[in-house]
Amino acid sequence: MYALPPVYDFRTVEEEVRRFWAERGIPKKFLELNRGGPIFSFLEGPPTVNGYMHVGHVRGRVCKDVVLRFATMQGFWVWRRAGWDCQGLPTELEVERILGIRTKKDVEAIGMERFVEEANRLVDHYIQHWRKDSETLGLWLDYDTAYETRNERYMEHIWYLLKRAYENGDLIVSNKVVPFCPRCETPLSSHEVSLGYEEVEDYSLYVKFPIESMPGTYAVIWTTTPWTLPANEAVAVNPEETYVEVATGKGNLLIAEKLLDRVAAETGLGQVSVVRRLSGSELVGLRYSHPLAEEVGIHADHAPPAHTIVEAEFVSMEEGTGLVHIAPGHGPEDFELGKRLGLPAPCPISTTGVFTEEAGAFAGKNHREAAEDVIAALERKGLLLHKGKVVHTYPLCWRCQTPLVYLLSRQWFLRVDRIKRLMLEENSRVRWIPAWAGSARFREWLENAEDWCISRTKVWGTPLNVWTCESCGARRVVGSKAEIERDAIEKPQPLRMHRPWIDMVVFRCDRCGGLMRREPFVLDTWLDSGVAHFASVDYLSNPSLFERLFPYDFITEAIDQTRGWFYTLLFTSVLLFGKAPYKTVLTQSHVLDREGKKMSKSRGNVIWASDAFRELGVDNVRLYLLTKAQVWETMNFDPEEIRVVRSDLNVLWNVVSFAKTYFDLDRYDPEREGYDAYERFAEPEDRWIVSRVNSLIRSVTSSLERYELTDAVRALLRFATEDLSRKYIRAVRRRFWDEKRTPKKIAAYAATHYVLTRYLTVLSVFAPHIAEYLYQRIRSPSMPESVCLTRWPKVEEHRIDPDLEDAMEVADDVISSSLAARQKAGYKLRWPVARLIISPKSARAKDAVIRLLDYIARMTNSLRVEVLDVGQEPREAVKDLEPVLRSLGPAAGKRLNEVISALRSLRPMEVIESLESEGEYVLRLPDGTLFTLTQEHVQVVTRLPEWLREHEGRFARVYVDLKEDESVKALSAVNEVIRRVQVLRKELNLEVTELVDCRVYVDDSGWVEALKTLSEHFEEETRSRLEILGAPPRPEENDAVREWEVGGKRLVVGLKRTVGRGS
RNA sequence: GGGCCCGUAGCUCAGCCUGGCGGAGCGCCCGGCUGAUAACCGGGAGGUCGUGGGUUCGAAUCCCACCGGGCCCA
Repeated sequence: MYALPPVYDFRTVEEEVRRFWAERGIPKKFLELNRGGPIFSFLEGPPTVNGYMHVGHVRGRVCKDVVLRFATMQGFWVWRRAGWDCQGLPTELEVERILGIRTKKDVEAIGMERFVEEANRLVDHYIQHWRKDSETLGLWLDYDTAYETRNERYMEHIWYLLKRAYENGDLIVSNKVVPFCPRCETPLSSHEVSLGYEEVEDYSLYVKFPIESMPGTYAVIWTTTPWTLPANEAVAVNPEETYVEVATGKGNLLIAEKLLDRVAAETGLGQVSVVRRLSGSELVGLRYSHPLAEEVGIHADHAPPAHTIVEAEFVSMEEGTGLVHIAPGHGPEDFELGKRLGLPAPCPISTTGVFTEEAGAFAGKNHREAAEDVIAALERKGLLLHKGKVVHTYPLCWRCQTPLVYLLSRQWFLRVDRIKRLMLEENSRVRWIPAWAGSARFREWLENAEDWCISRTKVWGTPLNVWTCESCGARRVVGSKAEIERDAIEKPQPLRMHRPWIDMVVFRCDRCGGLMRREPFVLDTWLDSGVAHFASVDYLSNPSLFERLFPYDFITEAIDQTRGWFYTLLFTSVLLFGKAPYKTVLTQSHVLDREGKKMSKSRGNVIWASDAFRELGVDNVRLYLLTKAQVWETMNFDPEEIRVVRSDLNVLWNVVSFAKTYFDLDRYDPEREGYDAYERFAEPEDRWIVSRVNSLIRSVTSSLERYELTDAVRALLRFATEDLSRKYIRAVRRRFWDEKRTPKKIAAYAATHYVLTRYLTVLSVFAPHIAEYLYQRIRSPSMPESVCLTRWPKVEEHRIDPDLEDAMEVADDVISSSLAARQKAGYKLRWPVARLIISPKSARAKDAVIRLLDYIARMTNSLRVEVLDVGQEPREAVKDLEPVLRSLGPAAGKRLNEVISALRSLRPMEVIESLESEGEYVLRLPDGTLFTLTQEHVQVVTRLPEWLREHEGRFARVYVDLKEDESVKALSAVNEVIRRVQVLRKELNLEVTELVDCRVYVDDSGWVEALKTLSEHFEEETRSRLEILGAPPRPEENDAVREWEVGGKRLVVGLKRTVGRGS
């Protein structure tokens, strides 16, 4: 038979449960549940498989698991195909590390074939780890049919999408300023750029731009990148700010007022005098002569708005002069501004960082070296106001430390303007949790969305499916691999869709007969995962499956996917189907380390999932991640705090262990002795816990339906510790101990079994391992073989009794108060009190107390319970008066002491009654004078006799009567002996049911009498035959003998096993 | 600079939507229990509800401004 180990050890539990699941094939059966029933469709956000799973990932995967288990148990056929995001920069970088590649040329040398092969191998490796960790976690997705973004069939869906987009005019080629490493000759993604910021020293240049209409006046700009000046096309000001024209020895200068002092100090202008103040908008439109007009010929052709002052709200007063040099070919912001204003956007620097012919006098030189020439030219013309140095952060190539250069280049985009409105509309129909993630955050992102740049200059990715004719520029967007097989005039054998093979495919141009070659880009990986809604189910072959799943009921990822997956899914879905691809989105926030710092490999503070599972326990980690904070709030992961949930689970463990022990002892049969059959024997606490568990199921169900996972788990754990363990088990313990198989005892078993089966079912959604383990211990043959295969429990409304639940709350309050009153008097719980007096504070409280009178008596160890009327005091309470010196003192003056003693000599009730009816009472003092006492001079207090202790609770005031009559004394004495016998039994490791002989010696005749009178009670409690001795029992005649000093009495107890009795 | 989130006991968090006695767990202190025992139970101390203003009979809660932390965007 199963026996429960004494403490909850997650290692053995989880190992055993995993083995059980594997042997019985439970996960497979679970995935098959409800096939053919109503569908709940989930779309897995594919983890990027370029590293291992850490606890941050675990949080998201636990959310997925909880929702999917819940849906399954509710009877849905759940669609939950796993998926893996296989391509992308991080993988490419790791391949480069493995192969020792540093530049683009190295890739060519080693061969792209080799490169891609290595990438595939890496992806295989990580997928294997992710699957293993996910399974250990208990996240049962359909891994066998998992979608992978590197699969050709998957990539064909992207091609299909882009072909459609191209036909509709949504796929366009356009220019964009991107960061380049001139040494590696490659553009860098924003992610790569953020890797490489460093503090560097650069020139700090102040340059004068002569204003044409105001000879002798100059706009002053500040720059640290002189190599961008040849491409200058405008100077921007902030229209809201104030500018000044100041007269200096170097001409009249235009500078922002707020920055004047700083600029004057840095450039050594000395004294300056303000000629006039102008608003930024007044400057707009002024033409200037390009400071390098003579050196850079192209500027001769540039007409306004080129070479004028323009306005831009991004001009800040934080640094520089408040006038910003604009080079549309070298800055993303500049380019956007230029596009809006219609500025030319020359980019006279090549991808190797060398000035081109367009740069005129500077052509042929590296842009950094040519900077000196630029400075020299400005100096010669008197346009350099100041040349200094500055240390600032600037992006370097993370590979080779070369400073980056921003260059205009040709990229492919998906247009957003046509679908933006529909995306916003569709978004408003999506249910976001929490709501602000969608209504505020995501909406804001959508409103500001710009065309999506999807082209990347990389190797390991989905290739862009656009072929361009070398001769006439005609384009062909290919929709499938089959199209290549059919139409290409050159293609490798076998044909593979990845680079480099795809680059070998050539078409003949329909229009001119020329050769069409592929645009050499791969695609942004966000497009890979962003088509999962239809690519993951192979829409192209199986549209009917797609129709059944789409739009998906549920997705969940971290909040950073607002601009990532949440966006790209919506984008492609609206583009293709005009509809949001998901109905409900649960957003999570990030998991940080104990101190609230981001987990990162370089900091060394990452907690890997597999380590956490092994060292902290899967269920513990799951519950911890769910309970500590709402999932959409960031949480700090502190392994120390795990013990809180572990201790909660241990309490549950003890409950089941306790129940299991007695179920086995009595061969309890839940099939025949269920709660239905025994409800009529149930005590109030049984009905209460049954009501409570139904209320719990109702609230957990509702929380889960609202995706408030944290609330659900908190309520669940609270029930186990508060309701089930602290209240219920404590209340029924004595019934469980009953030797006889009474209906009342079986009713308690039935209630416990009823509660546990339901509770464990609900728990299995959150902590499947321990739930399964405990479920197996109390499972009866007609129950499903695994807790994971059970149905979500139905709330049995007729068993919810809100009045009883309320009444129990009152009873608990009374019990606590009585314990507190005992404590004040140092009166132990094992000593019964003669009388418990309850003065309820309300009629409801009174009803409650009366309803649960017997329960209260049992739990407080009271021989009798008296319930008073609302607000009534016990008859032993005596009213008295206390002088209030603060008011009485000033009124009585010197006579104070006499007034007080006069007051004391009176019957308090007489004075109180007079004060109540007359509002005053006249005192006659010894010297014959009178003193008029009013209500504010005295305070009415209640005095209790010594033996009556009170405590005020929320619902009632409670008094315990500590007068020890004979029966109380006797019971107290016997209970003291019983307790010590139990200690001895335990030391002898006796079975709970084993009978013993018990020899007791005590040198107090009162105790001896008590033992004789209560011998039956004693024998029942201790499972023994009592023998009272006139002398201490001798060790040689007993299995154990112990001596105590109890309340001044000498007590010696001996125990002897009874051979052949008990078992 | 803009958007969003957070700020409540030493720590971790409820309460806020819908205004009405400021809460829980952990930790700490004191005590109890001993047939769930590597458990369990009771009591206690501990608060400028980030700050300031407003609305209101009444504000942790609603409104405004500010401060601090975080995420995203620029």
